[in-house]
Amino acid sequence: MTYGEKLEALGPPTRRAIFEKLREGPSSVGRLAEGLPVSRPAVSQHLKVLKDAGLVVEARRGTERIYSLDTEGVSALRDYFDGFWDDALSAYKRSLEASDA
Amino acid sequence: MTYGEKLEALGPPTRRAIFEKLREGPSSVGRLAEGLPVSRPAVSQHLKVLKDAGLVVEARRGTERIYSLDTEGVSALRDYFDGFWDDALSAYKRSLEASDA
DNA sequence: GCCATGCGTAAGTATTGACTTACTTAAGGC
DNA sequence: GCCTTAAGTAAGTCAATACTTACGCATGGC
Repeated sequence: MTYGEKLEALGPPTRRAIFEKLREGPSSVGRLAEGLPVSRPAVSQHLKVLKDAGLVVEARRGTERIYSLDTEGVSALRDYFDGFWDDALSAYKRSLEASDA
Repeated sequence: MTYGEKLEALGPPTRRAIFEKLREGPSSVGRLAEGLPVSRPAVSQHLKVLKDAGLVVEARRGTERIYSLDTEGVSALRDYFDGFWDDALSAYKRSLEASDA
């Protein structure tokens, strides 16, 4: 559930493709697999990683499992890069001041 | 230079560690390698990936090469997740309205 | 010119992990 | 109770890649 786990989860292209498909809304596993060049079990495995990383959530509806984006996880990543950006800026300012001196 | 390339670059833990070290400010390759459990050439290889992805920039100073965060690249990732979050929210709203009806 | 320093590059290895097929489990319709 | 549908699990394979050591290349001081 750390951002490290989240970033690692979003590395592989196929897993990122699944993640981005969910951007359009919740979906069942089978429907996700239809639009991808990999088997359904592969999609299941990727979804497990995304779920463990806190990027998607699972809901059961009959025999289907509906996956959706975990908005908290996504916003956590946004915040992570937000803070990064500030830090980088201050570091740059410091290094500029240092080279000026 | 796409966000896909950037996310893929930040997947491996060691590469992410390098990236986060640069958060504290610019650094030479050797100094980066000192604080990491891998060899200096390994750090060089990771830096090349990060540079190709548009996440770090390189500057030469004498025989040293100073690497710094590419603020544009980092803010691009932040924007990426920002947009994602909005889309997810609207998708959720749509699906909620659908299940209400 | 020569040596030292700091890095990138090449080549080879070994581990990781993304994928497959086959099987098991769970839920719903008849 | 049985069949169908949907999805997770297990086991095995193969390719990608994160490392290593050895080497080559540029820059700067003497």
